[in-house]
Formats: sequence, C-alpha cells, structure tokens
Amino acid sequence: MTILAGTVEPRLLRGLRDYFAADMHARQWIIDTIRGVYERYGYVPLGTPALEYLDILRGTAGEESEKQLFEVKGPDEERLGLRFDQTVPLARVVAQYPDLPRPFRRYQVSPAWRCDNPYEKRGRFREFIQFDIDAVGVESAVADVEMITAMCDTMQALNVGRFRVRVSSRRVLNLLLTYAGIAHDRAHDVFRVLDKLDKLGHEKVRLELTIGYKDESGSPIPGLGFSSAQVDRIDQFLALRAASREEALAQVRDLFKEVEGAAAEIELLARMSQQLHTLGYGDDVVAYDLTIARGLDYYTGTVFETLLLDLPDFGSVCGGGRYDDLVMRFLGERVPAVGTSVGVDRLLVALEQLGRLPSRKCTAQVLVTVFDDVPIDEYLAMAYELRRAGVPTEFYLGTERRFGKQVRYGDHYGVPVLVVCGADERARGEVQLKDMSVGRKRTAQVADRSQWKSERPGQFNVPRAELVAAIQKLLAEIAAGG
RNA sequence: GCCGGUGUAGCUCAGUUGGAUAGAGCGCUUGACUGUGGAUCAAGAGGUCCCCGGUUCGACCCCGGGCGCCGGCACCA
Repeated sequence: MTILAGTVEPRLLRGLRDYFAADMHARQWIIDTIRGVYERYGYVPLGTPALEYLDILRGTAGEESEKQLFEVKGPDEERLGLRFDQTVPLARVVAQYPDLPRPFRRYQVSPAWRCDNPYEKRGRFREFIQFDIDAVGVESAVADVEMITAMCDTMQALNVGRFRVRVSSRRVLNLLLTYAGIAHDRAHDVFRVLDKLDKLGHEKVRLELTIGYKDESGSPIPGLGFSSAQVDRIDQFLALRAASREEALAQVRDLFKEVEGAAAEIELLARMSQQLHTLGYGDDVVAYDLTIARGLDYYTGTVFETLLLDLPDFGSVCGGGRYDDLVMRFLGERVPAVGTSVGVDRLLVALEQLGRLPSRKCTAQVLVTVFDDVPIDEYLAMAYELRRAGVPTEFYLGTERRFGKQVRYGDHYGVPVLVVCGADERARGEVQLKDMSVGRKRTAQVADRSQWKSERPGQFNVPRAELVAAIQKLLAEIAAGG
C-alpha cells in the first residue's frame, strides 16, 4: 500500500482483528445461543471492568502467565492490566462483596486479553471473547455435573456437530504422583508434560519425563529427570484405554488400589458418571480421560475441556474446572468454586471452518431504490411506511443514480427485496418488488445479455397503496420457502 | 525465546547468472448497456520490488544488519 507523506498507515496490532457484518452477526448468534442455555440453568449476568490492578491479576495462575499480561499505566501512574480471564475478576468480586448470598452463580461474557503467540487458523487471538459460568461457594460435585451438562447443551445448541467433553481430575493426578513416588511440588512440571500426550505421543512424553530429547528443529527439550521406575509407573497409567467411563474408573481403581485416599476420589467420579448417565449424557459425549491436567495452576479438582471431533487438531473450544483455593487469595478463607468458559471467537473460527455458520451481511430486508425522474419524497414516504410497519428498510443514500449500480449494491449486501419505482410504475400508481434470490438462481443459466435484461426475474408490480402488505407477504414467503 | 521458510499491484504469485519503461491471473474502476445482479468484449487505475547500509558503471536481484509475516518448537489462563 502506498503511504502518503503526513498520513498514518492504517494497521492492526498482531493477533487482533476487525469484525465485519457477517462475523458480527455470527458472533452475536453464538453469544445469544449460549446465553439461552445458561439462563435455562438459572445463572445471572455479571459485568466487571476490563482493567484491574496488576496485583489482583498477578500470581493467580502461575509465574509464566505473567508474561501474557497486557500492562496498562493509569492516569496517576497506577499499575494496571487488562484481564486475561473472567475467573480472577470473579474471585475478586466474591471477596469484595462478602454479603453476596452463596452459592453465587453468575455468567459473564466479555473480552479478555493475552499477549501470547497468536495462531489465527486455530482461533487463538490476543483479544477474544469468553463466555463463562461459575458457581462459587459450592462444595457439591453436582455443580461439576451441572458444568459438564451445560457444556454439552451449549455445544448442541450451537450445532457444532460431533463433540466430546473430556473430564479429568487434578486429585486423581495427584494420586498418580503418590503412586509413582513423585513429590507433589513437582505436580506442575509433570502435569504440563502429560497435557502434551495428545500432541507428542507416548514416546516423547516418556523422554521428556526422564532424560529429554531434541525435537525436529534440533532444539533440546530438557528432561525432568525422573527415574525409570517412576516413569514406568506413570506409563502404566498412560497406557490405560477404556471404552466407557465406568471402565476407565475400574482400571484406575485397580491400579491405585494400594494408594491411600484413591477409593474415595474414584467413588466421587463414579457418582458423577452415574448422574450423567441418568440425565442422558452417555459415553459418546462425556468421556473420562484422566491424563488431562489443563494448564492453569489454580485448578484443584475436576477439570474438563471440549473437543470438536470434526476438527481434531483445532484444540479445545471450551474448558474449565474446580478452583477451591482461588478466592482464598483475596479473602483468606477457602471458598470452593467450579466454572467453565467457552471461547466465543475460537468457536467462531471453528464453525466457519466447518461451514456451520449462516452468512448475513445486512440487516435490511428491503432496499428502496431511487430514480431521478420521481420526486425523492415519494421514495422517502415508502421507506418510512415500511420502517414504521417494522420492516427493516434501507433507503438508497448513495450518489449513484444508475439503477444497475443500485442493484449491484443491494446484491453485494445480500438484501432480499428491492423496491423499484420509476416513472412508468408511478404513472400507473404501482410499485415493483424484486425478489433478489430469483435472479440469483437465474443468473447461472442466462448467457445472453438482452435476454438477461428483459427477463426481469422475480419482479412483479403491486398497487402503491398495498406496498407494506405486499412486502410483508413476500418476506413471509421467502422466509418460509428458504 | 529457539529453528526453518518467506517478503514484488488490493489478493495469489511469476520474474531477472547484475542491464533500458517490472509482469500475469483474480479483484477494482469505466464503457459497450443514460431502468436490472451473471457472462462476454474493450479500456483504465493501481508498485519506495519490506527497511537501512555496502559492493558495482549500474541492485528488485549480490553481501551485511534490521523488521514484518508464515510454519514448527518452547510457553499458554
């Protein structure tokens, strides 16, 4: 692009994007659909500011994540940051307003910011909308079940196709550490490597747990230095394959039969699975995959994530878990909580790739076109009659007087119906309606221009006095006929 | 942060062992058609060949440095 001297080059920050009409309509549809599900579960909305004090955001989710904070300087030099999720602000709110009756169950949809490496093909951006539900002050695992079913219901409502919610438990993974004789303060390191199982496979995970290896580019991946006896025990766990939740639990129950406290943890998951079955959430939509840890440091119990089976490499489109100690940071008191988060912009990219989004570029149902030989006030009258009757109507405001250009304009934005009234129609006290979809279908078949012009597909005249009624009838037909 | 690739028109890309005025397709604009979307035909606009420095009679091309973008890895709330 040529940049003129004295002008500023229009450009976008890395990892951010502009959303035009089709994307905005699709995104709004996703948000409305999720909200519908969440409100059926009785969650109430909460809004919090994009900015928080830096010390609120810091140290909640691991040291590494601090690099991902967008920092902001306040007017009095306060150190601020843009929120990177909605869970930490929620913990702040719960701690700040102790009178809130518990359980506090809220939903929140808003943007968050993370300064990590963007990967737009898989829907990873530096600014993105998340849609969360959380239940704070809840000990019962019924809340965990509710999160999982809400995810399933959300995926179904969004028409994502085949999906699977994978459920795991940090407490079971802690049992694994005990079983393998690994100190629990190494949990973060071990879980990080286990989470890569899907991507790297068994062999590399084993190497990374022990001596490390060199990846394809030759970069050294340091090993964690565990003994082969320890890693053998982890391997036993990783090798488990089950066709159902019950089978997965049976295998772990057997493997951990000597581990103290294992029976109780596994019983908890068994109870959840039973409830899920009773409610109609079978092994096809909810699977227990106990190797999943998820990256967040603040998770303490159940964790889960959702994959789209038609986009196996896309990554998870929503995830969450239990974080019983997060509020403690602000309140000094343990407040158990569980929540889950849908990545709205990720889903937008995924559904786009799957071709599961309707594309809508306009809001108008009708475009009133104009000719020079008819007084403009007559066109205005038509447009306002339609608007007052509740029909979304665009009045052609451009300078292009030639009719062909106006049709092209309407075609470009996908307006379904044009109102046409030149001197001929006016003289007869009529207006012409043009159903754009008819011409769009004809266009593939017509080769000759004069035929194309004379055919005027999808056009018919109605008395001027019946404009509104005729439009409403035509729009109803189009809506019914598809 | 590390490794690799790449940077030429709005987009996708060709090009020159270093030589005069840098090309194609698509898109865009205009006309054929002052009242009809598509197709066709014709014409037109659009370039700091990423930036800075060096070598050279001469650099879009070669050399050095920088930056951007794309992959992979690391990291990931």
